[in-house]
Amino acid sequence: MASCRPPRAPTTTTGTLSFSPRPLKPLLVQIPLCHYNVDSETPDEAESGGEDEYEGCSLPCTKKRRLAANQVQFLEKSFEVENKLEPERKAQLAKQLGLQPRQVAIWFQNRRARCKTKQLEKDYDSLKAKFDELRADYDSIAREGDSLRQQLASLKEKLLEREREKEVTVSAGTGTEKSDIVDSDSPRITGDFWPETVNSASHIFRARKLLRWVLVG
DNA sequence: TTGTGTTTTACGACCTC
DNA sequence: GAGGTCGTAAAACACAA
Repeated sequence: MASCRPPRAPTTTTGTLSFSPRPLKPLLVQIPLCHYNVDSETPDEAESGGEDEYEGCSLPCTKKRRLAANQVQFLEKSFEVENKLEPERKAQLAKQLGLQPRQVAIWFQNRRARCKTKQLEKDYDSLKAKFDELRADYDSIAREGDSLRQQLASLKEKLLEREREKEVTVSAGTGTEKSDIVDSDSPRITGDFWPETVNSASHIFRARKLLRWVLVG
């Protein structure tokens, strides 16, 4: 099939012109890991044709080779058992799979990273769901607060009207003081009874009490 | 076929124990 | 110092146009 192409651009494996944001240490000319596989008959090679793919390649080959499905499956099972890799286990896996121990280590590193990303996505979804739920509750309470505020304003108006009427009647008759007229059980309406910015449960409770008092008498 | 987005492999830099 | 994470390059792959 394809012969080994030269690298598209200076890469981290070949050198100092890397686009890495951090300055790189002087690099050695490294033999990429794909060459480690060439001499060993891994399942990967058995499926893809092995060395044939690299015929005619005289440059250090930077071509990456995906692990075979059965290799990945084996590594996945091993990862499920334990996602960290002790040296003995690394060596054993490498031997069983016909890979370099470093390839196994890198596979585990990348697998942990993928696992972490997945977990973060899950956590995000769950937090977002909770947030949406709380916001819906908040909106509902805010709406109820608005409605109660409106009711309160109109009741306040009615109450004051009623008091004015009584005051007129009483002062025309017995001359009783205004303060004697108000029921001692009546909720006290003060200036900050229902501040515009507050939607607390206690205010809702007080509004309901006032409502009851006005309706029941 | 080709352009484009995603996944996988591999590495360097840095951190922690 | 060994082995971890993090960020990234680049190959491999998937897929629509």
